[in-house]
Amino acid sequence: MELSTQYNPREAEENHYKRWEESGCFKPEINENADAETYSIVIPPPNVTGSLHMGHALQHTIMDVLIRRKRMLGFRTLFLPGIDHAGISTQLMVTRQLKIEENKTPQDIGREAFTEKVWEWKRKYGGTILGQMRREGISVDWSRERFTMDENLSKAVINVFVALYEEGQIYRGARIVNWCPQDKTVLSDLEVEDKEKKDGKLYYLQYPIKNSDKKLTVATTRPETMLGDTAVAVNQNDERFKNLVGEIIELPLTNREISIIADEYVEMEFGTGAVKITPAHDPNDYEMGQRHNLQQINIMNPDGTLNANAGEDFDGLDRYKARKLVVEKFEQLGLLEQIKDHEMVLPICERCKTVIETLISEQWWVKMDEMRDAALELKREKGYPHFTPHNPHTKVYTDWLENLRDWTISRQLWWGHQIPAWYDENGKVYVAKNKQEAAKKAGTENLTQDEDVLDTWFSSWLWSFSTLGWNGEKVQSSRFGVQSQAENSSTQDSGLRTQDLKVFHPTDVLVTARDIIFLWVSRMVMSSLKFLGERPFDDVYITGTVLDEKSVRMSKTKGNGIDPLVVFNEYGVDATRITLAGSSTGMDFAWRDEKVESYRNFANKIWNATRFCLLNSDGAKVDPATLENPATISDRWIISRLNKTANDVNEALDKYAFHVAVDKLYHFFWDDFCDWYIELVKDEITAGDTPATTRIITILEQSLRLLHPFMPYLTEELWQKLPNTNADLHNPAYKSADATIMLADFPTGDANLIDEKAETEMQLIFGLITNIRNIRAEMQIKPSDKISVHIAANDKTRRIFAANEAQILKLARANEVILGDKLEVPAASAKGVLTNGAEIAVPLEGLIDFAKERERVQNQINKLQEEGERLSKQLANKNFIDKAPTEKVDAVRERVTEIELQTKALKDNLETLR
RNA sequence: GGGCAUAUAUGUCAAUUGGUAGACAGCCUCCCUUACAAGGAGGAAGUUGGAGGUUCGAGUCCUUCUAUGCCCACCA
Repeated sequence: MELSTQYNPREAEENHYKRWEESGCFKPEINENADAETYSIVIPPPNVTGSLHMGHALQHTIMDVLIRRKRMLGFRTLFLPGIDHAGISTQLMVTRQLKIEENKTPQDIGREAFTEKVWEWKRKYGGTILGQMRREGISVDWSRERFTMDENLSKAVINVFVALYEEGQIYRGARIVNWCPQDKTVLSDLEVEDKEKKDGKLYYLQYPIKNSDKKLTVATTRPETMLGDTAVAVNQNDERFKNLVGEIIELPLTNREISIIADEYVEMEFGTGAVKITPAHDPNDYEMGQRHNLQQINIMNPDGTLNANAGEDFDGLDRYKARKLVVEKFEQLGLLEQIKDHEMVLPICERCKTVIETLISEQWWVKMDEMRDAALELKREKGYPHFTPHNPHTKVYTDWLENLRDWTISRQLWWGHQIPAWYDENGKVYVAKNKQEAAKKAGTENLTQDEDVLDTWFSSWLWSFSTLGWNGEKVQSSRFGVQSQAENSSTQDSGLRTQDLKVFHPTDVLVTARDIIFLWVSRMVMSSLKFLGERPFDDVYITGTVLDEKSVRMSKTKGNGIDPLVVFNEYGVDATRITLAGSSTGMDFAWRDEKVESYRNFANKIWNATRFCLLNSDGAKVDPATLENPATISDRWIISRLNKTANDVNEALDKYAFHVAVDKLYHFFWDDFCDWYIELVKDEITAGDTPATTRIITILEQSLRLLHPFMPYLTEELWQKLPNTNADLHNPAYKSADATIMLADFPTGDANLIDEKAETEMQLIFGLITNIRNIRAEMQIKPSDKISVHIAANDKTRRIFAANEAQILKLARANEVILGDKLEVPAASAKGVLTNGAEIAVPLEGLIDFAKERERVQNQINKLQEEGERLSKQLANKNFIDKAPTEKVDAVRERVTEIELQTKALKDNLETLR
């Protein structure tokens, strides 16, 4: 079979995904073993608005590596894909599109027409990201794909809402909230970001005191809110203002009088030490208002303009225009004391980046106390979920839970799950699964449904089980420790889906980025405990963030994002995947093209190693049995290395140490297999020695299996080309499936095939060859010039070298190896010494530059002596001998002996070079 | 204002429970040797951010300083 000399990723990528999918390899049902252990991951659903970014590629790769290995190990695996309706983002996108295309607002076309437009949008763009996921090669079960607004998932949302309401966990109430004037909706604390404003101003306004010509100056960053002031506060310990407490202020620009109150919240050092209090538009002022029973005056419309409460001059005016006008009027009145520069932090909407208003608004809330306690208890008592990396995520998670407050779940949007609450003519609320039931409760059909929808996360937090068929029809809320509802749920739903819940929940691991630990991870834990009485996942793997080349966070606004699709096209999906996995230590890491380039080269190396094996494969076939009976020391060595690598890879993946797994595979394949093993057995292979070719192809095939979770396309492409790769190589769970490396048994490393003796002996041979190559390079001996190699060594070493003479001759480019117990060579020889004291010499007959050779030998002596001195010093230290473990002391002694032997030999050599 | 993390070769990053620092890329020398020049062989390069401490032994543990980054928080 002829392969091109270069690997073409595109070809392999096009060849396999469809076949894998169509043959059912991605589905758990492919597993024929009824008793197989399960392993499941639900994908964090990307936003329907999004397109794939490097963070997705990283997370998806990690998940797919985990899933593919477990599948090959014979687990019944489920990797479930889906997308999120992403309420605010999506509504924002469609609103923008509507503006551009038809110059209309959502209100212009109405709720029904608008949501239909969003569905259209979803159908059109939702597919894009799914296509991108296919390109990544992730082995998700597309037959179980979910969308947060699917019928069954929506049922779950409604039923959960109703259940929590009936339990008194959900309530409606007016409180101070974050309000986005652009999106005209309330936002939870987690949907608000900070933005630094360096050119902020602090305005000093003078408030006249009644029956006095005195004025009290307050400092504010938001002068316009003074129109809603209902008090001025000072600190009770502030000598400057002590006697003003209780005085009345005539609030300028209004006809209102407000009083001066005392509150310890006021910091004397800041501003003037007197604070204007606007309970309806500032969270702190709100709290103070509660304490002092202050009036709340709402001066703001939902769109950020001021309302009639602000007074005639300001009614309908934009908040920034109002600010300007307030300042102007204060100036006219001679009450503007000064304006200072003031760096500050503004709260902005996470989605549209508009500056948030705080105002009082009636919203739906979920009490979090009980659910929070259950989540904390689960962590404390059972250790779930287990975070990797443990630091800092464990503490961040528990700290956040401990300070959790009630969750605002209503949103003034149209895109999402509409709140299942109806109002009668008197405004009395009825919460029910549908209008019919609400009508039953209300005793009237004359009901209007709440206009609002639920926070996107109110559906996402059910994701681990709503995707597996749970719809809450028979919701039975419970606390941690109570028997799982899943156990007896077979009657509530039909078919596979409920089965899925039983079989696959709790899932095994959640892989995600750290920015949604609060928004999503913690809430999933709480909802799963609440409604299933069990955890949603055992482990949480938090990936690092992919930064750009300059170690700066990628962002749309900065435009420094690296598009994974571009990288796929340039370097191939497999190279990208293994680069990401190899960089995944849990820390943030900078993207480097050089890195993916080197893994692109690695892919090419694998391709060419296979190409070499296939060029000489006549009559050979993949046959794992040949690994049981290695013939030569080099065979025993490579098989030992293979098994060690397999063992290390499994161990690393069990610990989510992806970079370790990649590193082991890379060096095993490139260094051990290609650079040494292929070279050692090359003659036999090219001579068509069938046992040798069978052996090398089998080792290659095992290597491809180990690499497969990281590089699925390349390994499948090559595996299919190997002779005799068939379903017999599959894990026993997949006996009747079509032959694919996806289902091959994943090597775990056989301890019986790990051969330390062979490894030590091969190290000796490699040391010899390297030493000779070093002499050749430094003495500038042409590659075409053959040399003779003299070796003085003990019996054992001589036997090893004698047994591998052919390989030594070839790899050292020598025409003879002369073994003895003493060197007998002319003075004009280049010399070296191996770690065990064996001496080598290469006669150079007049070619030698004595000065240069002396320098070379002296350098070696220097290095050894440096190390020797350090170690001798250690041995001279009585404390070291007494306190260090004996193995350690022995190891140092051994090394010192080695060094002495080597140094002595080198010094003797030096003598002969005079 | 609190909390956390990071600082290692020119660059990007590794280094299990403390045992004397590695990889990749780059750089230097040689080689188009019949798998691969996206390759092969050899080589140079680090007082592990600074200063103390614990220990026989510290990149690793403790204290402190410096720099950077992230998260949380209601400072007008």
